[in-house]
Amino acid sequence: MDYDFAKIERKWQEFWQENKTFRAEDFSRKKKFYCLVEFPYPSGDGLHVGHPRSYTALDILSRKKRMQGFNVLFPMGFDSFGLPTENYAIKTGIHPAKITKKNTERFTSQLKSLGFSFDWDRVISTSDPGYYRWTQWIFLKLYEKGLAYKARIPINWCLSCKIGLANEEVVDGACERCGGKVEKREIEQWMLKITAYADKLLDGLKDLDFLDKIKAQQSNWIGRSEGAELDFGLKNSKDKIRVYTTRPDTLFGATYMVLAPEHELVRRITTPDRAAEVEEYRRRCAKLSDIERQENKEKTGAFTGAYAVNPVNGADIPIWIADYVLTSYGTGAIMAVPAHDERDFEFARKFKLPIRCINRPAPGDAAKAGLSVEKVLEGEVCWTGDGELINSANADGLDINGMNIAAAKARTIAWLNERGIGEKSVKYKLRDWVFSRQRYWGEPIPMVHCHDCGWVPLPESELPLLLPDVDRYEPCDGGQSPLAGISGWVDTKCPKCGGPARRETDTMPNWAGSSWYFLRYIDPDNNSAFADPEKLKYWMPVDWYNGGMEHTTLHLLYSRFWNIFLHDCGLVPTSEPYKKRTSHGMVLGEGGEKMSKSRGNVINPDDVVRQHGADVFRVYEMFIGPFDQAAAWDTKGIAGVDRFIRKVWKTFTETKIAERRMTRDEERILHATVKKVSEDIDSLDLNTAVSQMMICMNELSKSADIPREAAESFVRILCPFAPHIAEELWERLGRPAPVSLAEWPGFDANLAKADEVEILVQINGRPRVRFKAPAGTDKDALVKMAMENPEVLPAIAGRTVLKTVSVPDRLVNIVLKT
RNA sequence: GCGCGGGUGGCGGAACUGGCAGACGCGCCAGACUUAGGAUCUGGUGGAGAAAUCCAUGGGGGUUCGAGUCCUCUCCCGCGCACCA
Repeated sequence: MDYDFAKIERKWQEFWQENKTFRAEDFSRKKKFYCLVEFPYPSGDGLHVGHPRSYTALDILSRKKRMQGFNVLFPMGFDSFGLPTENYAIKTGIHPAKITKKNTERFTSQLKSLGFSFDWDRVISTSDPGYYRWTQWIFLKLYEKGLAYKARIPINWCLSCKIGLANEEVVDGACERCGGKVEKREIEQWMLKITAYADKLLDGLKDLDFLDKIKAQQSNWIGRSEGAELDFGLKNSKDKIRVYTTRPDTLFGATYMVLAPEHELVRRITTPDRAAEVEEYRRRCAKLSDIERQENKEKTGAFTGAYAVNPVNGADIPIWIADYVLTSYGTGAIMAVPAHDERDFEFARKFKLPIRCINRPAPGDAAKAGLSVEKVLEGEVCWTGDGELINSANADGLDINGMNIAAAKARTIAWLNERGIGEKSVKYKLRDWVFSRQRYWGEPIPMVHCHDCGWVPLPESELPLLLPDVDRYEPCDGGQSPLAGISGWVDTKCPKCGGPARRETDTMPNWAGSSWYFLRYIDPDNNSAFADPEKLKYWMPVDWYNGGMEHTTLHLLYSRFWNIFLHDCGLVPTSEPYKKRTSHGMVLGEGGEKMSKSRGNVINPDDVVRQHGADVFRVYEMFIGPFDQAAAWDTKGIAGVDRFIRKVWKTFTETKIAERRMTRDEERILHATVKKVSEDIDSLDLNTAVSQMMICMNELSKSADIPREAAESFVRILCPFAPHIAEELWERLGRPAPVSLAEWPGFDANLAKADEVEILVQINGRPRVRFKAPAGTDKDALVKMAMENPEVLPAIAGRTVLKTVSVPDRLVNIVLKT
């Protein structure tokens, strides 16, 4: 009988929908399992073949958990605010909401055609007022707790998108989205104080089951460093300059100081004779874009003519300005220790500044780095490793000579503390989150500016603050959002005093909606809270979250921030939202290049489904390679999976299902397969799970009939991968539908093992002979069998056996004296 | 430069705590059946050799009875961060 996949797939998709097979039940007695995939942005291009890779993998996991008796929440939604839709609206004049609706419908039907076991009753869309009402509500909470503020700050301004970008959205000095030029502009922006959560975001990582590289990326991004802040007095002045250093132990080696060119004290301290050059240098730096500043790593700088006094030894040290010191980090000023810092060393060499070694490496350590201790002592090379402090004592009670870095640090900080010159200080690379976008298609920020009262939050009762209808979506030239042009919307009354006021016209970035969506799935229709606390308590945290590596620094950090914040407010039950996080590899075009319209190598999932069916598509995407690694699409490779699925169909529809017991061989292969597939799903090693099912199928298809037990087990483990064909075969086996909720087969590890194994005999590590032995034969017995083997006897005759090594079920190695 | 991953047949990739390298699939070769189809079935397929054997997991050293797997040095590729004091 022909395998009419189109008909079968439609039939079962309708069945699942009508019977709500995959509905997640709130407060079920079963153990819960919350399985989450990143929801897509409903772009006009439709589903990419990359989406189903992640969705299929976690669908398989969800389906297996369900069959194992878990109450599974596996939801889907749409991250529907965003720039591409808005740009399309600008081009065509069609309202973004209409475009979004159309795209969402297309995505929905594509997703349904792939047979994912989503609970379709929980679909959410971030641009839906019923949803963004709560995004706005959370913003008001953040404002209430002092974590949202407006500030005039230099931001990254994309000239082509006419939009402010978060630091995270600037890649290589260019706009992440359009690749356009980015420049600095000072604009009033709403900011979220994510830096207040830097430590919690860092500490929270410890106990999470995230891939190591994900943890590493998050913690690098937060960039915590411990050091000290301290004051350097100015020579001939009462002014002080505060520096930040991670190496207070090197204070005796500080031979000059550097301020960022933009540092506020520069003008004040520069001596008249140096003013022209300093001004010139400052001007040059201001002109450079971030990219240019990054490209040119050769050190530049200018001397201000002023001197600071090193607090530990009273030495006068010259003050320079240089663009290798950044205003945005630390205090914008550093003490330079050229002997023990690569950058300072390079700068000192170029400008002939003194290099004073105060840390002697152990000879071994120096040799390992290819350096000699003498050169370090003479200041001819830079030493950043640990060693023994030298030349580091003063008459004022500080003596760190002979100490290592850690001890010297602690002692120096204590000394600074005693004198009120400085103290321990912790810094982060993480910056506050720029939360304003000068755009239309985003959540309006629910704030009103009153002439008398300043910024006033909208009362909760006025949420959602709806986006008004407009005809044009272009940002205004002054950098203002299109909303600024609608006076009927902008002009309002102050919620506090009733006086005339203006609404905020910026909208939120598209990271806003995705920062809490996992909470809304739990209670998507709630009108009185973002989610019911009891339901949150039942479902949270997310047990397994999979998404792209590209979201590791942004989305993952932002959403953890919001969840930790909501937890601090007592609104969600767990501090961390995601227990486990994995990432999938990208699906590349044929030949390993990225899929793109311009390369013409885009594979449309609809075509694959039409040609091969959803089941083949799903299994192929799992078989393509290790889940976490990039994989290139291979049209020929689908043929192998297509053959496998057809073989399954043929075997089960044409071979007699026998009411007999399994043979020992059948029993062994079946238990081995159930074991391997069960374990592989739990670790998402889905390529090897598929391969095992192929092996099993090849075996089963050899016999004249298939015992019922084998057939039923096989169909059940196939179900998560190829659910449509599994349902159909299950029905044909006379079992009640759906197999999707049938019990997952168990296995007996002992039955999965062969009864008889082949033992390899090695002589001096060289393979010699093989013999059969019952599985589990003990070491000594194996050695005895090997030594008595007729082919081994002559090889060892008359020679001294030094040692025998015996590994049960594997091999015996006889080591002879040579 | 720093931090994570990786280098295994013609290709995608297997290989549990060290134990017969190359599972499974693609491709290729031969045969069967058909012969219009990316059809199906059977057998073969790392390299060299007639064979016994020998050589093979980026390269060099090492540990071990035994190394793709552990240690060490080194080369290449991908990703992330990058003048963060």
